[in-house]
Amino acid sequence: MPEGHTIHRLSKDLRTDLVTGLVTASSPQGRFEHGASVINQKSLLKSEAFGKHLFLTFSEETILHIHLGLIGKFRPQALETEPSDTVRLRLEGTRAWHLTGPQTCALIPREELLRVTDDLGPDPLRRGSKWEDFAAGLANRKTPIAISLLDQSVIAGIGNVYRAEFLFLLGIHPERPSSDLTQSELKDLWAVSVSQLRQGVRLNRIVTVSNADSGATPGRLKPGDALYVYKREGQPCRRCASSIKITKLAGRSCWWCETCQGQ
DNA sequence: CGATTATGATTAA
DNA sequence: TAATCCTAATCGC
Repeated sequence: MPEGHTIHRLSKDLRTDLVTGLVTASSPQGRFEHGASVINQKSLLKSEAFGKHLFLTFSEETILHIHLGLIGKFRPQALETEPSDTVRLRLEGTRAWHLTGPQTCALIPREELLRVTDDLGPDPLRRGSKWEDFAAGLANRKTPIAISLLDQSVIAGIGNVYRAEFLFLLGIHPERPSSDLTQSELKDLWAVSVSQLRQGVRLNRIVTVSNADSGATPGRLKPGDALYVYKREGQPCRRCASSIKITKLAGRSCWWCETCQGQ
């Protein structure tokens, strides 16, 4: 689930549910017992997302830093739902939230938050982010563009689904050297990131296909029809019907169409 | 019921 | 590049 849109959506939803009063915190699993006791019955002052990082501020020196990693989940639950013993952290406001399998769940001071965010590239979902910073991060990089897009110091919040889909949408071959992209392509890549991630937050889901290509009646999108290439190897391209390819880049799979995205 | 896999990232080798 | 961390859904037997 977790690319940047998921975290920004979480940030909003947690704000709605938890900023209203004191937060009740516990660690049913026990691995975050101390941290939970520190924030228990405190007010949440701020909830913010930077790329795939979530920060819940209780005080200058008490900020909950959460990163879901590959398998982490942070899900809303009815107040009466009994947490399983894998729930690292349970937060309770107007609803309960159960955090499982996070890569990071720690209390940090503001100083550490700044260290984390300083290492991130521009986040398409944050105001003030500039496409020029994204372009600057790619200059002189011979690394394949598909690898650069997963580098959080180049652009923050893109994951394996979005990178494959964006390159398809713009007809860019995944292995094009980053610095070979034209200014116009970089601008488009940034623009697509902004619009797609915003839509991802709105839908709480990644949907990149346009109605014209979905083969579905408008508004009635079947679960398997939301993406162009991700995890569709061997299936026909929704635009040209060629067989979708899969390539391993730096250990991660990347799907693409060799007709729509050059050879 | 065990193996596999996953929208991530760091560390070791 | 490989191993590692963390959880849960899915798949094959």
